[in-house]
Amino acid sequence: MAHAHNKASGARSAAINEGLANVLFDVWLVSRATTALIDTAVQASGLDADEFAIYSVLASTDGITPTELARWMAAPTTTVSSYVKRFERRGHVRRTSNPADGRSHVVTLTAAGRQAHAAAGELFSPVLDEATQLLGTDVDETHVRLQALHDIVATMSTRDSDSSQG
Amino acid sequence: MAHAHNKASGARSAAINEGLANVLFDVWLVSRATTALIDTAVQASGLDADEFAIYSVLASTDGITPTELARWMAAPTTTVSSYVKRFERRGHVRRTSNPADGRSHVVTLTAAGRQAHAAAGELFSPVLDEATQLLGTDVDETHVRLQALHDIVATMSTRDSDSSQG
DNA sequence: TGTATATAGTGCGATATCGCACTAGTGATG
DNA sequence: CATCACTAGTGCGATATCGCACTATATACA
Repeated sequence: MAHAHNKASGARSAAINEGLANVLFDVWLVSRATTALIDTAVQASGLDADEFAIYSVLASTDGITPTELARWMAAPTTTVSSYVKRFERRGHVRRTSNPADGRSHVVTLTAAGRQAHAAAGELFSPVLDEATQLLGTDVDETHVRLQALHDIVATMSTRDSDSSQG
Repeated sequence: MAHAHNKASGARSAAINEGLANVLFDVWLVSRATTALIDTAVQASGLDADEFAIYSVLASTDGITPTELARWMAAPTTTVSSYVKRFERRGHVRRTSNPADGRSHVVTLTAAGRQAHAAAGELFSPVLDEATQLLGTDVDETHVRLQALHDIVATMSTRDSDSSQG
């Protein structure tokens, strides 16, 4: 991602919203704004928003295969493959062989990787705090709605790609 | 985006969620899953999820400048610039001069562009319907939460980029 | 009205994303 | 234990994204 550009329309022009008022479009808009915000926030750490998210996943798993990661973040395996290669080049990630499957391997954050993640986390924290504070009592509700929506979308995706062949 | 890959983990592995339970991370996950889903859904129309979203914005505005569009979708102007160029190459978009500002111009969907958007819309519709149906009575609440979150994030972004120089 | 500063948009180059085709290893079936 | 369909992962090439530097126009202000 790494755009971290300037300005966003705080006051949404109502006229444009006509015909655009649906949850999936909402997700798109929110996500773009959020990514931009976090890109800017964590920029100094050398990570962008997507990378920070991925490092977070890695940090909370100790050990995940590229395919699992790809499913998790709904990305093509080739994309994950190049992410891992990049992170490895930075010395932030290590591959260890997967005892359970010889074709596969397990990806883990190195100490440097955890440190980079922590640094980005320091920058991310106040942003999350402010957003949380602005949401006020709605935080939990928002979280629940997002989780529910994710489950729905994930289920739909899974069904679509499973058994394409009848 | 245009990934439209395979499979997503329908059942979220609870263990991984530790430390990842925050609204902004939620947004990232939902958005990735949604984009993947819509990429696949509208693929046959020749548009990807992002393009469909942008065409939707264009369709509901008749006439927007690149900068306005960039603010709307929280993208760098260079990115919007290449989007517009691409759409123009496809014959889906037309530029007309902006009477209000000589540096600028107004971007509009052509008839072919509206048609492409409609075609993608046909493919998108059932997906939105199903998601809506699965959300049930929560749709409105979800929509409201997403809008609220968007306003918050947009406000934060705007403040950050306004008056960087004191 | 002349000069300074800010904004709209683009060309270009570096890097990222991801589809296709491929290799290597797995697991089921006879 | 041979065969065969299937899955994990990667190299490569086409295209997309976006920062930097630049041009053209607009606005502020003396």
